[in-house]
Amino acid sequence: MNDSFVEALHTRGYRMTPQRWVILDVLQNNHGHLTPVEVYQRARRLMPGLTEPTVYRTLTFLAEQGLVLAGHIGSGQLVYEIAGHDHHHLICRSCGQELEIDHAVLAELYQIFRDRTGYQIDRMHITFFGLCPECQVTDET
Amino acid sequence: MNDSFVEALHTRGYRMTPQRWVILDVLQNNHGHLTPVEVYQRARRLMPGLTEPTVYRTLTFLAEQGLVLAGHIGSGQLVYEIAGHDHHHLICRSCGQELEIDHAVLAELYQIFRDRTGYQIDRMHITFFGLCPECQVTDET
DNA sequence: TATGTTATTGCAACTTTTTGCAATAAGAGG
DNA sequence: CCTCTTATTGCAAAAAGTTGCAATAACATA
Repeated sequence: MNDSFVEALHTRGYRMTPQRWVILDVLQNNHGHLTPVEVYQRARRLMPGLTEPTVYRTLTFLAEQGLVLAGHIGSGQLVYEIAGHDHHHLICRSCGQELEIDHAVLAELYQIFRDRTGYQIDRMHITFFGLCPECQVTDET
Repeated sequence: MNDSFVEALHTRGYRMTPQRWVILDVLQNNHGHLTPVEVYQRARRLMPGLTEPTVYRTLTFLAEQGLVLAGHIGSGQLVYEIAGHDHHHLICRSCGQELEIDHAVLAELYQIFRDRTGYQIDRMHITFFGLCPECQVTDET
């Protein structure tokens, strides 16, 4: 399973390493997204010698290669998850509840961008912030 | 000029302080967005005693209050700008070139979110990452 | 299977950002 | 104008994230 990871790297001249395996493993065995610190803590249990700089660099690298997705959950912190289905997030600013939005919903928007500006949007998934139905009633921020 | 800031805070039970004035002033006298460190450096010239924690807390606070906009420019770093016209950003992943997108383009999308999920999107402006026309030709990342 | 190239890691130091708490001061009310 | 409440700041320490560089190890090639 997942020779595809090795292949994806090799065809671009990069190498597979135990560190990368462990980090990919952590992300695969997790639903939802993890912060770098969370990845570090979990990966470290599987590989005690692992260091923070390696985790940060690996996550950035894997995101560039498209093997993992980087995203924002507010407050400037990046979170990561294994790249699988294309989706985006809708997060309630008040209660924190999250919803996945299938990429198809944004496809049309991306086409508009393309037509108007020539920009081709890709890769990083987007997080939208707002108020969920419940919090719209409760919270009047 | 800008008693509106004072009023916006007072009506919600918050206070205007010299620190907040200075930070708002820095953001107003700048085109485009600034990182917290940039805000700190500039604001400090106007108010030498100002400290980093205050800058970070003030920026977060002002963004929550809607007086400034927080946004991402990739790499997990938050940047800030004074809240004026509603817009979003389109950034080229390759050359870094930026484009403003008027909010009207996203209004329809927001309505779709509203219809499908009940979520009301608001506040934080969105940054989309992609490749600009030139880099689509040059760069094959 | 051994060898050479160079991508990748770990270490150490540094920058950026966050947090708890006591001291301060904004501004409402008398 | 003074007083009181409490929002806000500064300080100190910690946590999170980054960078330069020498040592290591993946893996292509022979």
